[in-house]
Amino acid sequence: MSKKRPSLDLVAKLSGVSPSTVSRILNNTAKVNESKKETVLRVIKETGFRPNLAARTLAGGRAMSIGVLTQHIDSPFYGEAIRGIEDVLTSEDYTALFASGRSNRELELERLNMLMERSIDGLIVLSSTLEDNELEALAKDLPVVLIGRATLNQKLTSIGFDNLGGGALALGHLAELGHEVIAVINGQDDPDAKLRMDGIRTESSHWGIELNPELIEVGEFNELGGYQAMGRLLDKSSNFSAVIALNDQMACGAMLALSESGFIVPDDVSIVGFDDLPHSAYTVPPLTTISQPIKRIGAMAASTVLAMGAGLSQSVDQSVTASLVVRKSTGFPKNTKG
Amino acid sequence: MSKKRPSLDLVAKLSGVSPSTVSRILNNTAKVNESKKETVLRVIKETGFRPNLAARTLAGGRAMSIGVLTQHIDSPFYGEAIRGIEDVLTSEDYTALFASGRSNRELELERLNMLMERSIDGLIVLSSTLEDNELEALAKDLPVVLIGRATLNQKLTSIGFDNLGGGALALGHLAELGHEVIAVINGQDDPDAKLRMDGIRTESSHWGIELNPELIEVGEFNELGGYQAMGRLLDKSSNFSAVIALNDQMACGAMLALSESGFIVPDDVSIVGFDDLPHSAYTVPPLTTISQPIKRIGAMAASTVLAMGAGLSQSVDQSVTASLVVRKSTGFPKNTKG
DNA sequence: TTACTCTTTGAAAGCGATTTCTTAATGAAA
DNA sequence: TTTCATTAAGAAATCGCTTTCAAAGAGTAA
Repeated sequence: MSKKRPSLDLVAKLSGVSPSTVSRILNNTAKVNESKKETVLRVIKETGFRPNLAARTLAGGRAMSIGVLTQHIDSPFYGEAIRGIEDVLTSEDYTALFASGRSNRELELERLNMLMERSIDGLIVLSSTLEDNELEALAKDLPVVLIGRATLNQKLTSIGFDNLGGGALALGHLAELGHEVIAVINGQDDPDAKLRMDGIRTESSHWGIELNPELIEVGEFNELGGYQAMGRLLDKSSNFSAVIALNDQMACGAMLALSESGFIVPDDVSIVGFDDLPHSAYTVPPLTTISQPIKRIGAMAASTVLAMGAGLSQSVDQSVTASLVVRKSTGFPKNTKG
Repeated sequence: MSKKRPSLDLVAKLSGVSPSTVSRILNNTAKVNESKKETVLRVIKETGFRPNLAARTLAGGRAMSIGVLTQHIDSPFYGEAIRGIEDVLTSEDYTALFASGRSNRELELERLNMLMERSIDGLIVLSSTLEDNELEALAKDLPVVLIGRATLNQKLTSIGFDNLGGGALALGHLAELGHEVIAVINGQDDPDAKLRMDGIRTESSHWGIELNPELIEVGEFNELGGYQAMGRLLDKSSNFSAVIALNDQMACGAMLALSESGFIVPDDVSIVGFDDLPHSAYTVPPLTTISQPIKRIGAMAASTVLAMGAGLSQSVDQSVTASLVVRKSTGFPKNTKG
């Protein structure tokens, strides 16, 4: 039989001090005599004592956990962010509690409830169906940090991508190569996507390139979405020499569609994606893409919630710059037009 | 300010019964008068009461959480399994607590400790550096289910893949197409991989095909590993007409290496992978692969831990059959030998 | 020396459930 | 009618920690 784990009371007894003192040492919540402190720490080590989390939580202490609300825990995109979050939290002895909403509002609320029930000390939200005012209400009760959600709400803290800059980078790259007719595969109704489009538009007007609305197709943010969108694009025209897909997964799908229709990437058409997923370096051909340091964003988010919890930081929005990763899916246009 | 959440005591008071009675109703732990039960349930609904998890845990009840120990929470391979686990647990009002060991024994033990600290009611292990006897010790204290870990230990419950059958399927498919010289990209030192190899070997002897040890390369279980292994393979010989990669990620890397060396898949060489990752349907060309119903395995694992926790199930190993998914990366060999 | 502040420490009261132990009530058996 | 077994429900102890409150001791100023 597994012998019961040592309790704080036991440690107190063995050290010849009161439980309060042990607690104070554990939480650094008051000054205690140095020699007692040493004794207690030694006893803790000897007994292998680790505070019971349920008790600690119940008594009003910290639960040492941060909720992470996401769409899909295995999302290739947020996967890196999740690692960043984990790294920081783990190193501070916190634990991430993941909950997936599956793009389903009902379920998401349910999961959120679950997190609250677990008395989380903070919340990180990676894209969600929740609205700003709902999040704002949450933020009154505990530190909340949003990732990758463009928000104008001043009361919410968010760590954002540089979508605008990323969009500009993508278009700029193609323009530099000499592309003039550029198609875009957009994601449907996503604030980040909207900003990426804005960046693309702004940059295109700098280059005097006109974006034909006919050549902007919308699809779901995954391989199938990109595949289908590219199919529709090809049905309409094959006049474009390059396409920007608003994320790497869509870009992959698009490349497959292109290849099936007999087009060679990048000889016939160039393609650039967004996100720089780990996998994107190994597509055939390797994908040129806009890289967002998403892992670092995750880490920043985690540090920020923790800091907010400690009262060290107020909601200060931060964002992180995008960079262009040139691989093999982009090249010069085949026939310089006209 | 957020008003305090209603407590069990409050519910008791409002319903005119004792806390004990409310608890009994909540946990179905004893018979109570039907009319009181109704009243209490009504009050619970009215007040929106939900039991405080910390208190419940501390008092010795269930923590309503199942630990999931994995290498990388965002693993493309286990992602699907994780979904299966989540589905089942959520529907039973349980929550999955994920912990990543990062292939690092030290860290993994630490994370395991964290899980135990949270008084989990059960544990699902998705591949780990822990040894059988360590897991066995754990299994004495709480329900433990292993996924995708070939174990001979009778005291451990595991839900396994049909690696043997999968290996046979892969080789059989290539043999049927007429391939006679087949290379293999193996993962390093993995029990599952070993079984897959066994399956491949057995099947190859059925077909009278001899596997040249020279044409078996080992690499890490990811795109880079596959890329490099294929590179080494090509350095030695280009005599093979097909290659089996022991997972899809390696297959992807291999396809890139092939393409970079000017070989066309499947015209010049056929390739088959393992796992059927969501992404594998969108590689160029789409990958022929051995599909393991990994999501279902996750679901089975979850049901099993829960059942074990309820004393309904004893350690019964289960496994699930593999199937061949034929896509575009395999075809007839170019030059029938001889 | 006396009085008063400041600091360190212990005692004890929760936190919100579960569960054991009693007690009261109900019904059956004698 | 009396007694005993059986149930339903309440009282109270408990889980292991945090935190308030009070007390004791140390240090300082008058």
